[in-house]
Amino acid sequence: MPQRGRPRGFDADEALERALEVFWRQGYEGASMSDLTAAMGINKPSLYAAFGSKEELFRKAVTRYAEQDMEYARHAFAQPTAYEVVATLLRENVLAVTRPDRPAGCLSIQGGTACSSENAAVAGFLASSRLAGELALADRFTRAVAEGDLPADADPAALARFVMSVTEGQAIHAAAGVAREDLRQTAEIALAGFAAVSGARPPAHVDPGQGVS
Amino acid sequence: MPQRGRPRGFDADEALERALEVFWRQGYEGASMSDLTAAMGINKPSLYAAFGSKEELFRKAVTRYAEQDMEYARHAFAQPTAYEVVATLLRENVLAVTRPDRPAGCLSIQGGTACSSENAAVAGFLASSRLAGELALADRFTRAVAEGDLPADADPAALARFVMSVTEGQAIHAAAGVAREDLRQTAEIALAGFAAVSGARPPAHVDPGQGVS
DNA sequence: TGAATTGTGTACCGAGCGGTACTGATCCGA
DNA sequence: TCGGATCAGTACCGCTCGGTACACAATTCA
Repeated sequence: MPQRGRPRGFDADEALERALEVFWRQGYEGASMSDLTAAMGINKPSLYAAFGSKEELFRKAVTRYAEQDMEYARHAFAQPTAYEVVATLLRENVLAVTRPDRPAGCLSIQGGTACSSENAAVAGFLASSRLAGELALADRFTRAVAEGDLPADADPAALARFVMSVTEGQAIHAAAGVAREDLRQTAEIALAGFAAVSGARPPAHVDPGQGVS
Repeated sequence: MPQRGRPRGFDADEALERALEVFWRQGYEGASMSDLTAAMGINKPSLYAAFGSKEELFRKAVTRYAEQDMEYARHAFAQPTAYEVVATLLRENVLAVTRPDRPAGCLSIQGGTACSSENAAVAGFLASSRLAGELALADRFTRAVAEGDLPADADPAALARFVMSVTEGQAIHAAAGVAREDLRQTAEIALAGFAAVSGARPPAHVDPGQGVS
């Protein structure tokens, strides 16, 4: 389909990226349209024409975030054993929430855990997308049980909830300014705890992680 | 000091309690003055006379919250061993973030992890008060090391960071609607993991907790 | 070249924001 | 009973919010 009419004077993808960062830093309600248009380098009518509304822009930003900034989760799920899934998830999460070129923390939490009643849908949207990730992890653990990689009496949902709770706590810590090295320690503690409680076995040929406790 | 002038027509303590719940449910920026005055049952000038400003009201609400809703933390710190400190902290935290008569989650997170730049002080205030709690827990663990209750090579700060990360993750889960029973499972996993990693020993005479994993 | 189409920029909309001036009402002490 | 002090309620302040109307610029197709 050849384009008709005046061509767009900005890169929509790049503008969305700028909006993502504003939402990440300031949350949904804390990010005003002025903040957004200033960061995106466009005027309001262009924003509305390209993205629909503030809420639609936010949802598109979250979708983009899930695709590019949560990629590590898919990478983690693809590991061969439950131990390595969790190790990858926790360690990569530390990197993701403390990337020097990005806002601290995690958009799906910074975006807004609590909202005014008229924006309750936004908080609900974020909460359910987090829980969807947790369900995926539980499914991965179920598979690990079936493969004999986790004991038969392991509770996949409870283990997934534990791991996700840790990552969420880490994200909050990162947003509060806690350093990457400190979060790394926490991740190793959580990983060792996970292994001890779940019965997941680390791969034998791998260095068992720096000494923590 | 005998009162002079017209007496206040409302209970300031009860009004603060109502405000606390609004902030808890909607966050600092999501709670408008209209929301607050409506819930408190007073008019705006009364609110400003009694509490100063929206931000001062919020800080007073957080102080009240720390005193009455985080009381369980002081109770936990008073336990005789590191294991019991963590057990109490994690278990009571589950109850605190899922009390049926209160908003779900934790005010110090729901209040606002991200804010507009003009309200950045609010998010910073919440973050530093959370970290202060973590420091107190680390101090408690340091004492446990000195008492021989934790191994000499245990890292109090890292262990405290782990435990607080779990409680924060639990609070976020609760705010997302996860049930108390589910969070209880997670707390037991975290506790068992903590014990395994830190070398903290549960009291011998106590039932070692319901079977988890 | 001109009609149709689409994006840009300005200027504006009603509504709600946090915060306050001011008028009365209600208490105390004298 | 009256003066000083404090609180309650209305009505308003300037400002910003999310969102849009409209004139104009830039492009394609006929």
